[in-house]
Amino acid sequence: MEKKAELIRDSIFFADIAPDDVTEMMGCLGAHERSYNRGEFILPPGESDVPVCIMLKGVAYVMGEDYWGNRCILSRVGPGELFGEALACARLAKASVGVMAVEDCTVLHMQYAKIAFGCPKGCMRHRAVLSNMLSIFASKQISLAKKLNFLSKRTTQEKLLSYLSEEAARTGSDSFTIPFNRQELADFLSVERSAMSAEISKMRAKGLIACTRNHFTLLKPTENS
Amino acid sequence: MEKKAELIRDSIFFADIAPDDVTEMMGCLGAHERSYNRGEFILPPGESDVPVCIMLKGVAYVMGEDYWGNRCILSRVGPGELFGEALACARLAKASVGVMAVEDCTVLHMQYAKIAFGCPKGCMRHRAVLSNMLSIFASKQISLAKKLNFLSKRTTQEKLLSYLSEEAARTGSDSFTIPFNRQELADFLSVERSAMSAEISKMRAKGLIACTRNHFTLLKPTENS
DNA sequence: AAAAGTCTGTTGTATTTCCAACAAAAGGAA
DNA sequence: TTCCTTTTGTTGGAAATACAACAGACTTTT
Repeated sequence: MEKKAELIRDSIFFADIAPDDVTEMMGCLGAHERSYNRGEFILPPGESDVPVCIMLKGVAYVMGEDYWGNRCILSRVGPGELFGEALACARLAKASVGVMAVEDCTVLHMQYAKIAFGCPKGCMRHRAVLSNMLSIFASKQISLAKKLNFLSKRTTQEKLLSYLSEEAARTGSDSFTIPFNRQELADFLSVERSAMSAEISKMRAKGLIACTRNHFTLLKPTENS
Repeated sequence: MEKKAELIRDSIFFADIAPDDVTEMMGCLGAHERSYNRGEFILPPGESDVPVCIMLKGVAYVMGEDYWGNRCILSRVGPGELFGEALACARLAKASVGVMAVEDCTVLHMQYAKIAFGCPKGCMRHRAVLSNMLSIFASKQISLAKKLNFLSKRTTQEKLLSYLSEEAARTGSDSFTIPFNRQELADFLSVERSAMSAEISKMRAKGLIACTRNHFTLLKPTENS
């Protein structure tokens, strides 16, 4: 499959590594492909010795399960994305988190130990992979912290403002287009869609923001209290 | 200062490294101490080339600042803890996050580049540090994901239940003591203390949980719908 | 152009949370 | 013990949110 090889080469995990070297490293990292049917656990909860994975085909959800058996979706994993790193690395006795295929999936497995400790010669490629893994961890941590910041706000309006503010900072402009429609934005901020819509209207009326569909503009409150 | 040396040696960042080796590595990692007065920024927002830091004395807050200048506390850093790794590693153009001393602080600075790419001989100590750093990232990511899971619940009761459930899983028992008093728990879950107290009473009345002060027991709903 | 479907905004009601104020309970110190 | 402080539980009114139902705007398809 040509697409899979491309996905692997282009994944952030193998950034700064020549395509030929990537192929060569597969054995060195204990890499192998596996397929999963829809609904099957790719990483069942509570397992030890979890592999580090790159999704090659399909979509999966990272799911948590609580004491009463209620499940919830923690995040979504799409093609090209790395997952399982944290579980593999932290080696928790019992992680109540699993990864379940929501479509038929193909996954590249790699052994964490071989990533972290492999290649005793300390070759440059291994060092690049480690460095890439650190970057991936860092950016995931930052986006989690940002989302936490939004969700820790009490009111819908505060959640919206902090999200929009962050988006403005990220794009470097007071005027920007967000990658969500209303329903998705509401899900992302863990609020009710219609209530959020109403809140957006209020903010517009107050002169805090301007918006049409997915395009928002932040307004400094100069003309208004 | 003997305490500082101990803190450094015992920090997770230097786990599995002999105390003498730690001392020897200081130069290799570009390490140096700096002191900060209360209220001063240890890591000002929006800087590039951020150092990786270990707090040696004092307490600091990781703070975010939004478009309108509203500040908020993202997390707390105490003695022995690592901070700045994510910022150093991700090299964001403009991170709207800074770290501010809330007491007089002493901080050990280290250069990220020397941690990630240093020591061309690929010595074991460097590899141990990298591995430790991955572990720290992983456990931070997992605890952030868990908190996100709590906060994404809509009602106070659901937030409580998911937190208590997680705590039961972590301790491996249905009966456990939490490390928060009511006010701290409320802050952690981003809800109002008195409302949460009332909610705990309701859950107790419904037979979902039993609790006295900080000690909680989860009850399977066998006797009750 | 008409029809069907999706997305967005509005509104009213029921529920929940927030807030403030107070009461009860649990330590700590004199 | 008594007094004082801290923590926790309770309550009622104000505010915010969830929920459902619907109308208008925009897209896509036929």
